[in-house]
Amino acid sequence: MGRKPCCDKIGLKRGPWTIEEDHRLMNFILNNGIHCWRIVPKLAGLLRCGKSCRLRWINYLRPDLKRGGFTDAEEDRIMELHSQLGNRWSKIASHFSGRTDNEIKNHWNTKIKKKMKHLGLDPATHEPMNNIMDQTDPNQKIKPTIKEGEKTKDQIPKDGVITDTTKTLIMSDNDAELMAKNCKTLCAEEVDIGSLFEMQGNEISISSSSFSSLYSNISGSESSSYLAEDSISLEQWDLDMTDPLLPWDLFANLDDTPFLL
DNA sequence: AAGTTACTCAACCGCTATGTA
DNA sequence: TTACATAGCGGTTGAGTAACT
Repeated sequence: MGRKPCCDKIGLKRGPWTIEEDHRLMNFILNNGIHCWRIVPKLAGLLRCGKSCRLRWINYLRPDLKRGGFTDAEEDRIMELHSQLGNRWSKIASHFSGRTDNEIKNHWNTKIKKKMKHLGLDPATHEPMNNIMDQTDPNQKIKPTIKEGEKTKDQIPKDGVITDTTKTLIMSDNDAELMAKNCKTLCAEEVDIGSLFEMQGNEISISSSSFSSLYSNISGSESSSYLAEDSISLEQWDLDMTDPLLPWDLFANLDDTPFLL
């Protein structure tokens, strides 16, 4: 009756993910899609449980993640949605493209809560507070925020291989957007992720022809709007690529994978 | 320079909802 | 209908790091 247990935890690795594990998981998912998280680590050659893989993918590896700091507009939207939905982070996250529930939850707990208290609002009720103790707390320290734009491109290694250091560096909003599109190409062939990027000054580009063919491979439809250009700038990605999340049905044509259940 | 404190966020835990045999 | 597996969600923790003393 029922199903097999999800996973026994004996011998499974825990803690921070290594770059190699990230590559293994990302390559596997982008090549095969996901039909059952339980067997993903087994087939991807990872000593992790499916739950851990799922979390890593959703919160970190998923190619459509936006990354970077939240804008004021995003913070305002979070506050608005929180006042309506409460701590239903996944519901709130569904209103944002490229943001995870975990990311929004963390941001809420570390930044927005304080911001609201400074404004004299109770984060729980969104009502004005009578006892605004935090507003005048002399011990409160506000950590300066480093903006994404202040990170320099020359910190990205010439060989293009994503290391632990560069992983965060390329994750400004625009860069992450580009990475999202780049990573889709992994569906067609197993390649080193870093080799996908072509750095030109402060612009990253990818061959549109390779993108188009690979995109159509994934989605089953032509992305003709990309065919006219030799390269696509970050700005073009922003304008042209409006699909918020990479839907799993993009992998529908890969359904004949050996682990289809 | 070294120790301490504060902060961030990735990852885990435990629970619930949903699906399946 | 029941029992159980699985996916997903929200709360919490703790390692790493930056800022401060």
